[in-house]
Parts: sequence; structure tokens; C-alpha cells
Amino acid sequence: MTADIVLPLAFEGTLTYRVPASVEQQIQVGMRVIVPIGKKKLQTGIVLSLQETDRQTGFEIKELICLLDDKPMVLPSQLKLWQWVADYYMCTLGEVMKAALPAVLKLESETHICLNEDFEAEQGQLSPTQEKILDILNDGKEHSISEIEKTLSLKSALPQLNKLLLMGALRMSEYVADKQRNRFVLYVSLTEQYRSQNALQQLYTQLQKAPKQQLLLSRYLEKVRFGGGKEKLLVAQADLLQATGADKAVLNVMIKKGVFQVEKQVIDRLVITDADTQPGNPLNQEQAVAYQQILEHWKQKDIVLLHGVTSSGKTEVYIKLISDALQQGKQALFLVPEIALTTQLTDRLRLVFGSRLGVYHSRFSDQERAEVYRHLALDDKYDVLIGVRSSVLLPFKRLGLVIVDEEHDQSYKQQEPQPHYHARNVAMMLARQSSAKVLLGSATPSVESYFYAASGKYGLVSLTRRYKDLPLPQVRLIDMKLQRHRKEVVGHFADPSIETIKNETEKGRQVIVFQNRRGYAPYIECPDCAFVPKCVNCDVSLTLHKWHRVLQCHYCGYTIPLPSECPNCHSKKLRDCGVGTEKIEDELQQALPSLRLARMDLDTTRRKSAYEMLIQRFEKHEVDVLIGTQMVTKGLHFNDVSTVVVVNADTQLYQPDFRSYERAFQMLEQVSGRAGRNGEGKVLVQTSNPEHAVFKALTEHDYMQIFRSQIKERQDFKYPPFYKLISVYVKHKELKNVEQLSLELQAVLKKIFTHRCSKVIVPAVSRTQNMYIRQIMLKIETTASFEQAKLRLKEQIDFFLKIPVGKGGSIIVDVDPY
DNA sequence: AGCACGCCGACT
DNA sequence: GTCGGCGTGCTC
Repeated sequence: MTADIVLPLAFEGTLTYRVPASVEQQIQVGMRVIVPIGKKKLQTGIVLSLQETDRQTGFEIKELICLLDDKPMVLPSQLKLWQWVADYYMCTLGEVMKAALPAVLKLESETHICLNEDFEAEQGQLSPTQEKILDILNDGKEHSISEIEKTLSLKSALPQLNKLLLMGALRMSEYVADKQRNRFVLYVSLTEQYRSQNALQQLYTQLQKAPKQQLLLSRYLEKVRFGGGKEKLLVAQADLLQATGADKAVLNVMIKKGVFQVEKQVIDRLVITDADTQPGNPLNQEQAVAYQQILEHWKQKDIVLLHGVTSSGKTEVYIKLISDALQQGKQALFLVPEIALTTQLTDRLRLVFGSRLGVYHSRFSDQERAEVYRHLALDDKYDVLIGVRSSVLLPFKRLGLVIVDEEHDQSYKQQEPQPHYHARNVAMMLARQSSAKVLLGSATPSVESYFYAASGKYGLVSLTRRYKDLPLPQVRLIDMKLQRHRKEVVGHFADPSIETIKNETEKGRQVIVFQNRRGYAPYIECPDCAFVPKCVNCDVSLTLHKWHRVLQCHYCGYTIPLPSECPNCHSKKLRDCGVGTEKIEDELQQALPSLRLARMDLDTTRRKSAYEMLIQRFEKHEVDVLIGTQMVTKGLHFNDVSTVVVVNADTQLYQPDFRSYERAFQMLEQVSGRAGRNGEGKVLVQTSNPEHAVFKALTEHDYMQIFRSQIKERQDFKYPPFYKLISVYVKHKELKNVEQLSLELQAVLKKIFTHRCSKVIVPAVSRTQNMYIRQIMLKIETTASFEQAKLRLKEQIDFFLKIPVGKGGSIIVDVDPY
């Protein structure tokens, strides 16, 4: 018997392994196996198919090592979806597998080395490096290769190690360590001999002279409610120590005396109690109508778009629909954007669904994600899953409903590593394969989705009124050109903005200040010679982070200390240009020193706890003004925020992207929605172009204005939803090569695709991580075969990567770029 | 993705 | 002359 195995590597197709007779009975499609790959490595793979009679491959087939599961971890339906993703987004199954499985479930072997005791080196046989390696190994313990490379700061220790191995100086072993670590809790209990009233009484008297031990004993007795049945009388050690305020030494003494014993118990990391669950809130009239309309549409169509203004209570409608699905014994998947998965939203769902709710998010540890994955694969725990992009690739056995909240959000499209998939689109395919229904929700739908809804391909349902009939926040445009001309500005704030912040906070209201750029300033410049420090790896200026006194590249992370003088002309007058959240914080604090400010951006929320703390502090009014990037625009609901200030609304408008106006509107409308959830809200938008159409639509909260103008442009300039786009990126270390390779590829693609192929484009950031980049864009009309187009493109790419110009370069395809 | 193999410059 | 850098191609 042989098995075709998917490996989490970037190569096409599968590898075939022989199935040992001993596991022929147990092995199933979708199980994880350990296989040998290359000369020594062991890897985790997924069984894609099994052949009763050995497949003829023309290779020498290796035998797989072992099974990792007794039930499939990847469902057949999931494999089908993965394959679809690989085909549609032009990547390999292995890349999809990499994206779908938490790292803990993808075990890999590590090479360990240890000294061979019998080895005696001859005089002068060893090089200095080899001597040093043996020195490290002299402790008789096993070491990993990376350990040795680190201690000796070697780039690669492998050649030396191989030589030593050949001499017989060391032994190498390859093994897979189970990365799944169970979480334990230590429990304390009385030993057998003290489990009678009598013995305890005696013990208590004996401890008269040891008050700390006595206290510990009585607290323990309180906790177990001694005297009941024959339960094991367990008390969590942490609880007990906390209750007594004693340190561990006291307990240790009592363990030594044989009074207490301690045992370990494996616990689930994700324990939730169902004590406080309560049904969802009853729907108000408008919500109820929307709910009925959705059900009506679902009779005809699988996909419905719910267009509901911010705070119209979309969540309540979602909860009702999810409850319905559960009642039919189905599961529901609730997709949310990357940074919107706040505790606020999960808490709301938790209240209704309790332990039936699973959460899948990149802020969770890999261990936790692996646990969620396992529970889903075995279908022994969750009926609802709330998660980000990658949760569309999880194992669902009885999916009945997929909700894509804030469906327009960019974070649904994976940018950096392949697969460049769009979770909204994958969700639709997932739903189709499971015969599930889809609900897209947004206050500012993507132009594509709204177009499909308006044209009848999707159902369309609207919620036009805010919850509790609150008015939509009032948007006031502040003309910064005028303000600056009249010198009525403080730094980057217009006087009216400062005034409003002052007044509102004095009334006990809170304010959000939005500036979509982190750091202190986007760049620094020398006024004498116009020198701007740039990243050495990327074609971008370095962002100033004043607090840490560094300049940092936001593309590759390259960081240098803040120079005190111009590296070019040694002028001391370096100045910062532009503005980020840090500077805004500085300026506002200077203008209004008594305000309590907090900043929320990537730099202040690296850790999950920091993020949650910030939100809590703001909720508890320990902070008056929250300054933030995009992060503050999504999914957060604060009742006492009366005002939102947008520091510079123009930056969004002039991105070189056909979606820039749409995005600007979406972002501004979303951030406006943060204001006035408990009364009248105000939004102050500082702009130098107050007459711009995006701001007119924003002032009127009129999505349709943007939609109408954008859909026309999409049609006129051949963009989605009328044309499908494929971006082809050519990367190379050498400028010359990238230019030649992109030109030659473009020439061939032009011949095949004619007017559908663009010229070679030099991207705005034309070099990142030391690679020069060029771009070619294909626009395929929706009437043509997209599959055919991709096939032809694939042929050419494969060809170009093999011929000399393509050597050392890479060609990356992004289907439906976003 | 690793890792081996092979080619080429730097230094004992 | 060897050591170690990096570019290229393969993994059943």
C-alpha cells in the first residue's frame, strides 16, 4: 500500500510513500504522518490519498515512519477546499497546509548531536573550530545545531559537524519532539492517614506551635468542605497558597511530613463555564424585519449582504441567525477582521454561547490554536467559531452558516506569504461545499459585494437606523489650509479641534484621535543638504520613533539609533517631517497638559495583554483621550466617546490604488461610528481638501454616493467587479536582472494576453528586504475563462524561472490583489 | 523550507 | 593549497 502525502513545503504536487503493513488497517485520508524527507529530515505530512496497489513513481519509494493521529485531523471536505484555494490562488497545496495548520500540529525533526565517548583525537587532527565544537559537547549532553551556531556565532556549523561525524568524533540523531505541551495544574490533598476526624484533630493540636502550618491546614479544610463523600479532596495549590498568603516553603514542610500530597492534572487551556450564559437580546423592529428578509433571501440565494449603518445592531441579528443554525444542529463560523477581534465582541458572544464558542485568533498562542483545531476536527466541543482570516481553512463537520463581518476589510486578504487568499471568497466556496448560507455584513460594503447585491446575485438587506434611534454622528470638516493661513493651529491640530477636545473631556466625555501612521514622524531630513535616512534593505525612508530614540523601517524592521547629526554633512539641525501617533500624543499633551492620554498602535499593543489593558483603562475612564491608528476604527465600542478627531484625513485619499477613495471613505465612516454611541456624536475631520467628494459623502453618511462614483470608475478603467485582476511581481537581488526579467516576461505575456497585459510597473516601494521589485498587471474580463488565463500564465512563469534570465529571481502571483 | 553539491574568492 | 561563501536544484 502507498500513500500520497502533502508536505508543508512550497513544491508542486505530493510525494508518495509506502505504508508499513502494521498501520495499513488504521491509516486514513486526512491523518497526519511523519515521513523522511531528503537525506535526514523528518516532516509532518497529510495523507491525501491511499493506493491499495503500490503506485509506480519511477522513484525509490521510502516508507512513512508513523501515524500521528487515530482520527483524521484534516477532513476530506477540507482537503477539497485546500485544493480549490491552491488552484484559484496559484500556489501549492503545501503552502495552503502551512497556512491552515497551527505550527504545533506540524512537527519537524531536529538534529541533535552528542560526543562519541570512545573518540580520541590525534595530535593536530582538529581545526580550532572543531576543537571549540567538541568543547561545547564535552558536557556529555545533547545539543542542537542552532545552539552550536549561536554559541560560536557561526553562519553554518553543518560542514564542520559533518567532518567530525566522519571522523567518528560525534553522534547525530534526528528526532521529532512532540511540541504539544499539556497545561498542568497542581492539586493538594490530604494523605490517607489524616483523612479521619480524629487524626486531623490531633494534627491540628500538634501544629499549635506552627501557626503558619495550622493556618494552611484550616484554609485547606475550608476549601474542600471536609466530611463529604470519598472524593479525592483536591484543592488547587495556587488557590490554597493565595488564600493563606503563605509561601510555598510552608506547604513543602507539610508535604515532607506526609500531611499533604501533590498531584498533577492536565487541564484544558480553554475552560469556560456556562454559568452566566443568557439568550441574545430580543430584536427591535427594524432588526426583526432585516432578520426576516435575510431568511427570505436565503430561500433563493446562498449569499446575502447586510448593509447596516454603524451601531445599527448587526451583532444582534448575527446572534439570532447563529442561534437558529445551532438549533438545527449546525455549526456557525463568524469571521472578523484581524484587529477587530476584541474582547468586547467575543465577550458578547460568550455571554450567549458560553463554552460552545471557540475563538481562533493570531493573538492566541499556537498551543491554544492547536487545541481549538483539534476540538473542531473531532467535533467534540464547538458549535460557533469566531475567528480571523485563517479560520476558513479549519475543519468544520456540520457547517450551516458563515458570517463575514466587516466584509470590506482588507485584513481578509492575506498579503505576504502565499497563499494570497481572500477569506471572504474562500468562505463562499467553503459554504457552497457544505451547503451552508453566507451573510456578509458591513456599514460600508466593498464596491464588489454591493454591486453583486444590487444586481441581484446576492440578496440585499439594509439596516438604516442606529440602535436606540441615535442620530448618526455629525461630521464637521475643518479646512486646514485656512487654519494654517490664519495661524490657528497647534502643531497638527486646528484650534477648534483642541477646543472641542478640551470642552468634551471637561464634561467627562471621552475622545478618540485618529492618525493612521505609527511612530513619531515618517522621516527625518537634514535642512542643509536635504539628506533623508533610508533603509538599507528597502526603498523607503526610516520612521522616527522618538521614545526609543531610533529610526526604524516599517517594511523589514531594520533599526538604527537616532543620529545626532546628519551622516552626510554633519549638520546638527536634523528635523522630523510628517506626523505619526507618537508626535500627536506629544503635541496634544503639550497643548492640554492635564489630559490623560493613551496611545494604541502596533508599538503599544504587541502583547495581547497590553491591548486588552488599554481597552480596559479607557473603558474605566482612567484615560480621557485615546490616540490610535486603524486599530481604533474597528469593532471597539465605548459608550462615553462623544468625539472623534481625524488628524489628517487626506493621506488616505492619495494612495496609488484604484480602491483608495473607497478605502478612505470606509475608514473615515468606520472611525466616525466610534462617536456618540450614547447620545450626540461629533466627528472633526481635518483636511486640506474639504471639497473632495469623499468628504461630502462622509458628511452625509451616504455610502451610495461613493458606490455610484466608484462603480462607474471601475467599469471605465477595467477593474473588478467587471474585470478580474492578477498581479505578477518579479523580484531579484540585482536591479539589472529585475529589469531584464520583467521586460522579457512582459513581452511574452503581452503577446498572449494582448490588451489585457499592462506595461512593467515600478511599484511605489520598489525594493524591500534587499529585493528589487517590478509588477505586471493582468486584467481579464469576467466573460473570459479565468482558469485558462491562469494556466497560460503558469506555463510562462515556469518557463521563465528555468531560463538564465530568471535564475536567482522569483515571480510571485497575486490573484485578485486587494 | 532545509540541505547537499559545486563553483569561486580569500587567506594560511 | 584549503576553507568557507553563496547560487542552484531536489526532496517520493
